[in-house]
Amino acid sequence: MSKTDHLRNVPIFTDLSDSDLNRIASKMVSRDYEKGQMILLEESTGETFFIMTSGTVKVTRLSDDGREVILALLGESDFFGEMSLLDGEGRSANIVANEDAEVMTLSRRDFLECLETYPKIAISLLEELAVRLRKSDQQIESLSLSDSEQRIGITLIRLAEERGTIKRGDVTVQNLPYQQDIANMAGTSRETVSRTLKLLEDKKLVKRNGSDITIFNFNDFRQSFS
Amino acid sequence: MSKTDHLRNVPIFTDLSDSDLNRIASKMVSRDYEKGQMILLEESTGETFFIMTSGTVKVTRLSDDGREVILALLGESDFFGEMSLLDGEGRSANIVANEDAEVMTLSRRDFLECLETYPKIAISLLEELAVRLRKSDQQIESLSLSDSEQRIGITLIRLAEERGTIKRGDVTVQNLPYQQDIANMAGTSRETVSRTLKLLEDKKLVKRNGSDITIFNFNDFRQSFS
DNA sequence: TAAATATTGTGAGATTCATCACAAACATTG
DNA sequence: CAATGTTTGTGATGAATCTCACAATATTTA
Repeated sequence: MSKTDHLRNVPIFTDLSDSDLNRIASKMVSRDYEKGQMILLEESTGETFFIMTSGTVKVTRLSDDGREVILALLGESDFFGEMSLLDGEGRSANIVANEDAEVMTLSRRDFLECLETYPKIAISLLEELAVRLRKSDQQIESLSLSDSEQRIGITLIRLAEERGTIKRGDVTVQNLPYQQDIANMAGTSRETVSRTLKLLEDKKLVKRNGSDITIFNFNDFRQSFS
Repeated sequence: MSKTDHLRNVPIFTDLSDSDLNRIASKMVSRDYEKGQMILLEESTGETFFIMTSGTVKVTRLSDDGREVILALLGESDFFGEMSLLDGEGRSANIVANEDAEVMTLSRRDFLECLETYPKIAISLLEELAVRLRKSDQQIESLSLSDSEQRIGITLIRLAEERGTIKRGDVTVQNLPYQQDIANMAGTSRETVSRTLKLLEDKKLVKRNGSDITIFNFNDFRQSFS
């Protein structure tokens, strides 16, 4: 797939014409990362905008003693790095390749020029940030008010919505993240994830099969955990 | 103070000329709210953009059983309502007047027209949302990793940064919110806030005086709770 | 395939905190 | 200034869940 084709799949660029897409694509540079490699380090100032073309990365924050919170998992056509380009602050998060990943990059200057030249991109980006902020608010609520079972349920829903496949009302997520990563997304411990997944299975709400999980009656499931 | 003067103080409008400000101000309508009054209700679709001219409001989410999470306290020159104008989703939060409050409003149509007409507003708004997203991420981290003392400390820091006055390295916040509200900001219980404030005072990190609180050596304080 | 490594499962004890139940202090109002 | 309502303080208790320790699987590597 060409750079231009990749761009077309990115929500904030969908409104643009082919020639505009080509112009932007010509300024982008591809980069590859191996599993586990750090793509962006907390505290460094942001100079680059990234669009993913393949693989997955995780967006994390680390505490002094090394515990990690996963803020998001990103995959093909997701983007990152725009935050510190926008507000000039240092990075607020680390980005690590979760599996081998390929990205396209745009320099700070070219990115900001894009925003000025194509107001539609700015508005699409506003929408995207609004969506993210909304998700963050939901997560803050859930961390504040819910017990660990709820939080893990909500985390499964997030995963299902991003990477699940539907079949007769059931949603299957293949290649569920490690329990430690789920714990870091849900703000709980690895052991609690293990016990809770078993519990959900006992309740016949989900079925596990190796590293895959199927959520039965996804709409009901979502309902009961919202 | 005239509407135009108010607008000038709002970060996203600072780049505009006086005549542009006047044009926008002429489309805005003032509204007053009494303490405790609901300004925006969750689930309703957003049709209005709000800029505060006086008073304070709290942005909250409520669980079914009535427990509340405070996502933000807003004061003069802060704005809200833009989220659902941007992504078209229903409101994600409730807004309640915390004390008598005065706002200016702009209709959905006029707001979106502003964004198209003045790309600078869109870019400023992007910066603002980036800042908020960063704060949300910090809060998610703190809810995930910190114990209640830390979370309450961090909440005090947020309050101090927004409404505190500095004097020789110490920061005083007058009119601290009720302990119940602090609890709802920090994701803990009212009783724990009471006990923890006492603890911080015993440790000589803060001094309380009625509804005021002084944080000694604010920079050290912030350091030790980040 | 055996060995080594990584991931998951599970019991038991320790710990943090929410909750309940009042008492005390403070503020508001007739 | 009673008296009524609000907010804060504090002990006791129990539930949720983190942590530690190790066993059981699964996966990768030699």
